[in-house]
Parts: sequence; structure tokens; C-alpha cells
Amino acid sequence: MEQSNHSPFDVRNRRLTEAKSRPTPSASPCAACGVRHLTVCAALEGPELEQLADIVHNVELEAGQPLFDEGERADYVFNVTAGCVKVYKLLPDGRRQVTGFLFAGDFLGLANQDFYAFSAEAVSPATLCRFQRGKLEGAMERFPQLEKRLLGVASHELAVAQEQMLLLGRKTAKERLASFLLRLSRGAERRGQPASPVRLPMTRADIGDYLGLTTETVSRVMTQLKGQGTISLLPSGQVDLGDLETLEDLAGGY
Amino acid sequence: MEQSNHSPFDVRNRRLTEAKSRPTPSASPCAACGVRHLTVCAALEGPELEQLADIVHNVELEAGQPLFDEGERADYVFNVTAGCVKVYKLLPDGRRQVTGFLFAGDFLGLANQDFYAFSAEAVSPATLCRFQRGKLEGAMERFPQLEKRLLGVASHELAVAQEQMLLLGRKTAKERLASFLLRLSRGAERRGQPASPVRLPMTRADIGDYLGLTTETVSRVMTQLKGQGTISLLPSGQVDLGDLETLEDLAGGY
DNA sequence: AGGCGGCATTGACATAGGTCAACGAGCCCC
DNA sequence: GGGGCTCGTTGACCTATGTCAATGCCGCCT
Repeated sequence: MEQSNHSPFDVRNRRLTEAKSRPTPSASPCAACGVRHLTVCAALEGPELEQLADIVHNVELEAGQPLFDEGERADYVFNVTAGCVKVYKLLPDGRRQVTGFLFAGDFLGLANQDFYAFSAEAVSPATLCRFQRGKLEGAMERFPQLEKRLLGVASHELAVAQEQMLLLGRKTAKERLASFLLRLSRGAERRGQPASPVRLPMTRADIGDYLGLTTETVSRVMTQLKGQGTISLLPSGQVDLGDLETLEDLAGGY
Repeated sequence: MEQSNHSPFDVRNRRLTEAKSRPTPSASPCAACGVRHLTVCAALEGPELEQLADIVHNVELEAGQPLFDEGERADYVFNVTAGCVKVYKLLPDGRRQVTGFLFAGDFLGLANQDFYAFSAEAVSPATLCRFQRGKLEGAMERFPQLEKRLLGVASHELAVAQEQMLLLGRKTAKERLASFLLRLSRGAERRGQPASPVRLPMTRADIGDYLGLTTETVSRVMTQLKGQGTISLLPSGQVDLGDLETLEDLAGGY
């Protein structure tokens, strides 16, 4: 199980405080937010949105830069506004489980304890909105629909998590890959992008750690799917899902 | 993957409407509830609790009886008050993933869509409090601390789900069993029962479907753990966790 | 332009855990 | 109190996936 074969350019140990993080400028950045309709922020309008804008900071991450680590004080919550972030847990010996890939519109940082239960790291260059937990809780008191929305987000994530348990516990490697590609595709659609081709900003190792497989198996199954004409690998890390039908069958009904 | 080798006494197809379900009687059942401190209901006191008691119904299930099935309209949410309930998802060909075992105090039925994303079935005789979703939402509007508590429950479940993904994606069979036994033990402790011995109301097949293993593997690893003196199987489905230390090491740090 | 480093792919081989099958033990019901 | 269930255990064997290793590809830096 590989853990960290990082290059000399590795940014792994730079901390969040060193990431660009400044008060988001301009009158109402939130009102102008291109992905607001996808986020928890969609719960608010007009003057309420202004109040939200007052407590938000912008964070920019380079590819590979950590956002926070499991066990750190959970002082902030985030909304991804661009790029891709992965969320993962580690075993003491370095085995890793990626529990999710987050894209524009996805919420991040729910923790009922005072500490993050997982680590988060940028997969590609990414930007996020950062909220101080306490301030967001204040906003929730004033705007109950915000809290309701957050509960909706949490319930949704719970359903997604159960789907992932089904994948990890019971699906074959081929079914896992098919499910994964379909999810990426549907996620892209939700964000208004084409269902195919789909970008894979993450490495094979990341995909393996997400699907409970090794890089080698991911690679092999990819070539298999390619061989049977279900997908084609385009240059620049794109995958063309030529045969969505077959892919859905392979995914095991989901 | 076994799916349903059910006995002639199987109650699998009896529906909830046939389960005993009647207005919970008496002045204030909730105030007298022995597991309230463990549940979401702990958010309320006095007169607020009375209002909650007004909208609750009691449900009793025999072992093996279904509570609801994936895809059904999610009209109710539940609180387990006694016994054990399992929650699971199925693949079209019958492979099953148990996503959780619920005990007294556990909440059940969060669904952001209109439909349950999983099925639920009693493992042992069980009793539950049933709330009509709409009514509970009304109560949440009046008592924001109820909603907050529910958000806390959801966040907690999310953390538990990620832990389970780590288990399913990256742990060995032995580590999975050890983690499972420890969880049962800690859960029992939370409910004021001894950490050991621990009851296993569920079958090996249920455990396998929870841990992403087969019954045979569960059985083999059990004998292995027994052989190395870490646990002992008592009659009547109890397990003595003789060596918690070793078990914790085996569980992979968690 | 050339070289280096990270990533992906492929092959040969190993193994954890799955599959299939037999059997034993408890339990319930007649 | 004996048959017929279900459940758990054990054994023999199989296979999907992991491990280890070599090689190829591509982008980036100088």
C-alpha cells in the first residue's frame, strides 16, 4: 500500500495558514457566486446572503496541498467553489481510504466532535469558501433554513456513504470502476458539464484508495473496459464514456 | 452470496402496517423513557417533551420482521428503544451490504429524498418509537434545538460511515472482526451494559454482510481469535472479549 | 533538446478470502 | 423424543485481486 512517494516539490506539509486566505473582497461575492445554486448557500437570498458574505473567506490551494488533517481542531467548514478536493482516512501503517472526491458546490467539514474525523487535500488546484464554524452556527440560528439545508446535505451524504459501503463491501473491481465513472459523469452533469467525456483529475492511486483497490487493478480494469469498447482514454486525463448503457449494467444497477 | 434462505416462519413479507403500532398510551411516555438520554429526544424537556409524546407511536417487531424497504415512501422516522435492527442495501442479484446495526437509542430513517435509501429489519425482537416525518419537521420548527440535535446525529453517523468505509476498503478480515467486536462492546458500554461479554444477536451471515465478508470467513476468523485466546465464545451467542488490548491492536488503531 | 520524476501500464507470481460441500448442534413443533 | 429447520463450523479447492518488478510515457525544468 503506497503511502507517500512525494516529489521534492511536495507541498504536503505546508499548512493551511500558509495557503492564500483573505477576506473575500467586493460588495457581495456570494451574490455573484457561480456555483451558489449547487451549495448550501442557495438557502439564502438578498440581505441574508450579505450576512453570509461577511463571514466568508476565500482559500486557494495548489494541487497536492493539504487543507486539514484528521484530528486537527475543526475550526472551519468549507464549500468547494472550483477544482477537486479529496477526503481520506489513514490506518496507522499508512493504508489509505479516500472517502470522497469533492467538486464545485460540495460542502466539507461537518464534524460533530471538535476535531476533523478525516483529512482533506487538493487533488487539482482548488478554491474554497471558508467559514468559521462558530460564525456559521450563529448564522444558522438567525436563518433556520440554512440549518435545514445543512441537514439536507448531511442526509444526502449519508445516502452516498451507504452507496459507497455497498460498493466497497460487495462489488467486483469492474463494477466499482463502472460505478465510479458513472458518478463522475453524473456529478459533471449536475454542474452543467457534459456527461462525457469526463475529466479524471486524480491519480490511479487516488482512485484505488477510493474504490478499495490497488493502482494496478484500477489500471488493468481500465484497459479491460477500453478493450471491450465501453470507454476510451483520451489524452489529458479525460475518459470518454462511449457506452453508458453497458457501464450502467456493469455498475450493478446503481 | 446468500440472499434469503428464509424459514417457513419467515416474516419477511409482513408489512409495517401489520406490525403492532398504536398510539403510545399513558400521560408522558417520553418522560419515562429509559433510553431518552441516548436519543435525539434528549434535546427536549418538560412541556416540549409532552408535545413530542403527542406525536409518537410505538412499534414492536419480531425478529426477522421488516420495518421498511429501500425505495418505499419515507413517511416515518424511528428511534430504537429496545432490541436490534439492521439496515442494509441490496444489489439486483441479491448481494447484500448491511450498513449498520442499530440498538436502543439509535435514530433511523433520515432521508433527504422522499424514499428510503435502504431497508431496515429487526434482528432480534425490537421496539421503536415512530414519528410521522411531517410532524417531526413541525416539531423541529418549534424547537430548533431538536433540529440541531438531529444535525449532530447526522454528523456523527457520517463519521461512523467513513470509519466503515476505511474498514471495508482497507482492513483485513481479522482487523474487521476485531473492529466489529470492539464497536459492539463500546456501544454496549454507552448503553450502560458491561463492555464484555457482548451479545451477538445477529447471525454470521449478517456479520459477514456488514463486514464485506462471507459467513465462512467470519466463522473461521472467530475460531482463530478464539484459538489465540483473544476472545471466547460463550453459549447463548455471547462473546467474552478477554483481551481488549490485543483486540484494539488487531482492529488497526480504531 | 535532453534528462528527470512522477505516473501509468503490463507481466509473473502469491495469497487472502471466496466457493462448494459436508457435517454437527441447537431448537421448535408435532 | 424425533424429524426437520436454521445456523455455525470445518475442509478442500479456486480465483480475484494484491504484490513485486520492469518498462514506458509524458510533462517539466534547466
